[in-house]
Amino acid sequence: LFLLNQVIQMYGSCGAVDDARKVFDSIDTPNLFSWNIMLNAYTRNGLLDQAKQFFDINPHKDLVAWTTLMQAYATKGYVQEARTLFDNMPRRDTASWNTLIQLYIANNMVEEAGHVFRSMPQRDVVSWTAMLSAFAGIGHLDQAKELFSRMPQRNMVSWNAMLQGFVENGKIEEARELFSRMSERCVLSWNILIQANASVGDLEQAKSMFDTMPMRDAVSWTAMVSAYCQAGDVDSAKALFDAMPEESIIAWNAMIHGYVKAGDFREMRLMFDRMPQWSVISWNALIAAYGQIGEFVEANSFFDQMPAWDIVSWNSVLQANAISGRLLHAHQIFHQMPSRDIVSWIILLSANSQHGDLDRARELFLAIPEHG
RNA sequence: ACCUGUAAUACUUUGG
Repeated sequence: LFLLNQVIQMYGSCGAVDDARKVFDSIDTPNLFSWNIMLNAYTRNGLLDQAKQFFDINPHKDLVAWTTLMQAYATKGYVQEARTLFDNMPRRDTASWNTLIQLYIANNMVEEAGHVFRSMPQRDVVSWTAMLSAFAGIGHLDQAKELFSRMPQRNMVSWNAMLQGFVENGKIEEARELFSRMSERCVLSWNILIQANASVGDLEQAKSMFDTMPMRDAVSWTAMVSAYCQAGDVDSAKALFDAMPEESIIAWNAMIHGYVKAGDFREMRLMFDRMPQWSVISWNALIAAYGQIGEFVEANSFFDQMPAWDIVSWNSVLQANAISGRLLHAHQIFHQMPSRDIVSWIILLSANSQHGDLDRARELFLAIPEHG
C-alpha cells in the first residue's frame, strides 16, 4: 500500500491525474494517506471541482484533507470559500493556521495575515517565514528584517526567504552579506544569489557563482541562461542552453525571449518551431514579440492558434493591436476578454491617449475599478 | 523509524 500511495503521488505530481485515480481505484481499502494523496493530486493540478467532490466522498476527512482543500481555494483566489472551510474545520493545527495566513498573503491582504499571525494559538518557523516574505514582498523590508531577527528559530527556508527579500527590494549588497554569513546553503540559496547578481548586471559574478556552486539544478541553469538573455548576450545564453544536462521548457522560453530582445526573429522562430512542446508562456512570448514590432497580423494569428489562453495572452494581443493604432479592434478584444486586470486597462488607456482620443482615455480612466 | 497538507529561487504582457 505504501508503494501504491507513492505511485499515486508520482502520477499526481506529473499532472497525470487520471492515472493517479486509476491506481487509487485499484486499491481495495485505501488508507488515510491514499485519500489525502489523491486529493492533493486534484488540488495541485487546479481541479477544484473534482477535488471538492473527492473530499465529499472521503470517509476520513482528517485535518490534512481539510487543509489541502482549503489551500486549493486559497490559490485560486476564493478567499471567502477558503475562510469558510477554515471556520468549519473540526480541528486545526498550526499548519491549518499557516494556510490561513497564506490565504491572505496570496490575495494581497497582508494586514489581515498579520492579524491572524498575532492571534493564532502557536506560531512555528513556517508562520514566521511566511510573514517575513510577505512583508518583503510588499516592500516593507524593515519589518521583514525585524521578523527575521526576532523569530525563535530559523531554518534554511527562512534564510532563503530573507535573501530573496533583499534581492527583490534591490538590496544586493545586503543579500551578499547575508549569504556570506550563512553557515550552510542549499541550491536555492545559490540560485537566489545568481539571480541577484544578474539583476544588477554583474554577469561575471553570477557566472562565477554558477561555476563554483556545489550542485546545480534546473533552476540554476535556466536562471543563468535567462541572465545572459536579459543582458543581451544571446550567444552565451545559447552556449549554456546547449550544455544543459536536461532540457527545460522554461529555458526554451527564455531563449525565445533572448532572441526577441536581440532582434533576431529568424533564430527566434527556429527555436519556437524546434521546441518539443509549448507552454502558454511560449505562445505569449511570440505574440508579444510580433506585437512589439507592429506585426499585429502575426500576433493575432498566433493568438488564434494557441490551445489555451491566460490573462497575459489577452493583454499581449491587446497590446499588439493597441500599439499599432487599431483602436477599434483593441476595444473589441478588451470587451471579449474573460477578465481584465490593471495591465489591460493601462494598455487600452495609453493607446487611446497616444492616438489622440483623450475623451475616451478620460472615460476609461474613470471606469477603472478601484480594486483588483 | 518510513508514505499525505502550510513558508523560500528561474521563462511571457502595460506602466512605474
